[in-house]
Amino acid sequence: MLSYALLALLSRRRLTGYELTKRFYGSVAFCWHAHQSQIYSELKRLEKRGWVSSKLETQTTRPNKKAYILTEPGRDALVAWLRTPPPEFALKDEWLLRVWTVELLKPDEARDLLNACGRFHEERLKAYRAIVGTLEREHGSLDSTPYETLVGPYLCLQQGIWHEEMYIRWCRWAARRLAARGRKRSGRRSAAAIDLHSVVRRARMNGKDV
Amino acid sequence: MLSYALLALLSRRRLTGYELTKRFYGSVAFCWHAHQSQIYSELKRLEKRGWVSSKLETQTTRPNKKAYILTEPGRDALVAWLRTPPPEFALKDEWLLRVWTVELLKPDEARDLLNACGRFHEERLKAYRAIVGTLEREHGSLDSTPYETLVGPYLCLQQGIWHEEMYIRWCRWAARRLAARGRKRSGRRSAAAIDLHSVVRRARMNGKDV
DNA sequence: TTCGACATGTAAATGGTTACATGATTCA
DNA sequence: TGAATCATGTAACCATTTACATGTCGAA
Repeated sequence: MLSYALLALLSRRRLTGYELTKRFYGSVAFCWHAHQSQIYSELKRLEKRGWVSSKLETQTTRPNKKAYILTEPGRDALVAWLRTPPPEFALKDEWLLRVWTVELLKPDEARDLLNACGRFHEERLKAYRAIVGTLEREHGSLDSTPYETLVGPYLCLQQGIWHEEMYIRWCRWAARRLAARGRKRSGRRSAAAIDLHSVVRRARMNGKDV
Repeated sequence: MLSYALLALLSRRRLTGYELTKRFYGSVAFCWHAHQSQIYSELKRLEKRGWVSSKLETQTTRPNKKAYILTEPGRDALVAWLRTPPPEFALKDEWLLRVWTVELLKPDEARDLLNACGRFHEERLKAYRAIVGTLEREHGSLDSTPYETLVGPYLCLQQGIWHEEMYIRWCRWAARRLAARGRKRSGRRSAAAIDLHSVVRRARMNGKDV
């Protein structure tokens, strides 16, 4: 999958592994995360497959570098991939996974978890907004003048912003809900552990296509 | 990571691998995805570490089964994990990654991509809502009476719903934006490829902490 | 009699993470 | 003088995916 993220970056311009890595973290990484070491090895694989080609540039004052460009087969592969919708959706969110079991924490620990989660997403929101801000200052409002080469990143940026805004709202809402539960809890305990799966199964049988 | 999702499920009740797998897909999988085969091998690893223990139940009319329970060290490990915030956030969204390069598609293909994405998230929204609906029908409004053992899943479910609602809105918005761009495009082309990374770097230098 | 649910796995391959290695240059 | 930037990688390990394997029972 990472390969397509790299092809996407290379579809814009010729890049060395180093430049590509930097760009990656400032843009596509918001859609698809990867580590630096993986980028280099992935580039080699792509070159073997003939999807990119490289040219070594010897430098005297700096370490030598390899500039990669997208080949025609590479571009074809990228477009073919774009045309096939993802086979499934593998959501993985460590914050959410923790919240799923939040009942095992003491009330104040639970609150800390949600606050930390909120702060994390506020940081991300700030990052997204800073990028959009700089883009708009330099190219005018992207809202009114959609630049050819920036539509994709711009749309994704907007998704990121909406996502973070929603996430922050959710963290606050969840923290309030937990606090309310903390206040009510004394004395009352639900009779038995509720069987979430049986609920899901019944929902499915009700024709709700769970 | 999957290990903690399994521990979380086992913290609620004793389960066989088969039951656990089914439950997994109806609940925690919305926070952390995994395949069936991984669940079985992960269970074995957990047992080796002493975080779960199993008891074989021989059956005559059905295949034998192994029931797993959470051990004390297992519960400790789970709670310890809950208390440590995730080290980083590795977002991976194949739909978004495609949209990032949407400019390589023809306008109608781009529209199809966003529509497919929207439909996908509508399906997920339906699934979330069906679960919440059944839960509320059986246990009363979760909004007003927060059940001890269901807080976590309920909060996550709500996040899922907000997420899908936001995503659907975004798909529609993005499709409209692309359509507008399609209409304007004739004749005008942005002068040069815009260097997203340099924008990010400048944003960072402006003290925006990108 | 065929299909789906029950019930458990293995094996190979790929993808991804963590940690390490090197060494010059530029700027504060 | 020390930290950050430039520039490339390797190796070992762990997590995850894909594909396959096996066999019974009950319901339509």
